Amino acid sequence: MFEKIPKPVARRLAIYYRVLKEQSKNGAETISSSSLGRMLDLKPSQIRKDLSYFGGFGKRGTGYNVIDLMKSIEKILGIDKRWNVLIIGAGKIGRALANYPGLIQDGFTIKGIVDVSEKKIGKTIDEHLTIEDVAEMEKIIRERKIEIGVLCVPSDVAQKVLNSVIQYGIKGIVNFVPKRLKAPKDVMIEDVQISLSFKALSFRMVNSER
Amino acid sequence: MFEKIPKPVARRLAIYYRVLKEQSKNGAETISSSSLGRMLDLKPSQIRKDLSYFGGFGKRGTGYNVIDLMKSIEKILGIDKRWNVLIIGAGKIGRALANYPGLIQDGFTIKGIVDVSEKKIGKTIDEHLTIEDVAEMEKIIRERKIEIGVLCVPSDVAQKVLNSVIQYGIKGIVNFVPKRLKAPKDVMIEDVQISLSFKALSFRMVNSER
DNA sequence: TTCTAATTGTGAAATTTACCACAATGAGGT
DNA sequence: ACCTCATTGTGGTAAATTTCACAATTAGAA
Repeated sequence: MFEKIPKPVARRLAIYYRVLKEQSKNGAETISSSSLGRMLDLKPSQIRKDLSYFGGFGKRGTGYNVIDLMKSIEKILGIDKRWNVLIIGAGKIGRALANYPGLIQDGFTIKGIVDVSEKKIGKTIDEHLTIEDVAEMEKIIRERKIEIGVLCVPSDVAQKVLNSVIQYGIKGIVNFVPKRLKAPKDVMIEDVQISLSFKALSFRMVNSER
Repeated sequence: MFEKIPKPVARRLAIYYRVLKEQSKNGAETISSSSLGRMLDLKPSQIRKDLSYFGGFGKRGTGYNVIDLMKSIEKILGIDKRWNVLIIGAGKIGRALANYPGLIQDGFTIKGIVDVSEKKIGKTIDEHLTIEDVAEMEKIIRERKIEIGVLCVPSDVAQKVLNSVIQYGIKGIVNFVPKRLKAPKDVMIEDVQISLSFKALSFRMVNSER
């Protein structure tokens, strides 16, 4: 359907989406690639090229209609529908994500959170989600039609847990475990490794003369 | 000192570091670029090139000494010393980071956490850190020699808070706020935007045939 | 000592990504 | 209807990054 999309493009589209949402709240009707570029420290030409992979959304002389472009990016990113998400592991990160507004507002519905710990099972997070038993995971995934799993378990069991959820039919993983996991290629894994950002920062601070 | 380093290299070094640490715990003495590559799904040549920017750490025919390479990467990344960190904002993310083992183990000492909310100030997180008043922030930063700030405040105040902490002398920021922040170029900002990863995953799931 | 097998370090090629420059287009004014 | 100004969409080029390919080196065996 489309020509090949450079990998960094999807991530930037999500950034554009954020700004467009904000701008539409502020009542802006149109936005130009140069004003977007100024807000995001990106070259206008990059923004135009990114968008042009998916079609011509702009109008010459005027720029882009904020609402229309927002809707178009929603479609491209696949967040025009809602995704059912299960959080696996109710440690600090798992619990923090359990009702993270940024996710809920943008197309992701947290349908549950599971853990192994007897102590945690049954506890309620923010009067809204109750931690369930990992043993119920297959049932939860199948009945609630979970499509995305958020992996927040200890490193040493991560691959095992991943293998299970794949068997139960999950097709996408956001992986917070600091480990490279193996999965069939029809299962998409997106790694989030917070501690890498700290180390990258440290590197830049130490080597800032470069 | 060094030739120009491609931007993705620092992040990969942090990944290599993680594996080396694990391998050294398992008692491995040496490791080759190809075995590292297999573990991380990277081409061995990439690993060798990445390392070669900083010197020749390996021995032909044998590979790399695990401990030595680990120590070398620690130096390169600047985590051979400890960094003093202040968490700004005691919302979900801030509290989750407050004693995140991944950070504490790898060179970052959380020296405090501050918030504006009367309700939160004074509360203790994991019997270990007490949430302090943002009003005390200047004093905290100067007295505890804070070098890195972790920004976990609401979007609308982020730039203002950032401006303050920069005045108080902070030189590095890990920014969890979904917004591009402006700072003088001697202040390093590393963005962590969890919701982008979810959207990138959604994109890949929707466009997986590509 | 000499041979063999393993593995690095690195210039050069290939690939990927970003950027530029400009023709094409649309809106608004005269 | 025509001119002017702003801005897009895009082919081509430049820059950045990855990958290849191979000489150089080391360890160990014969």
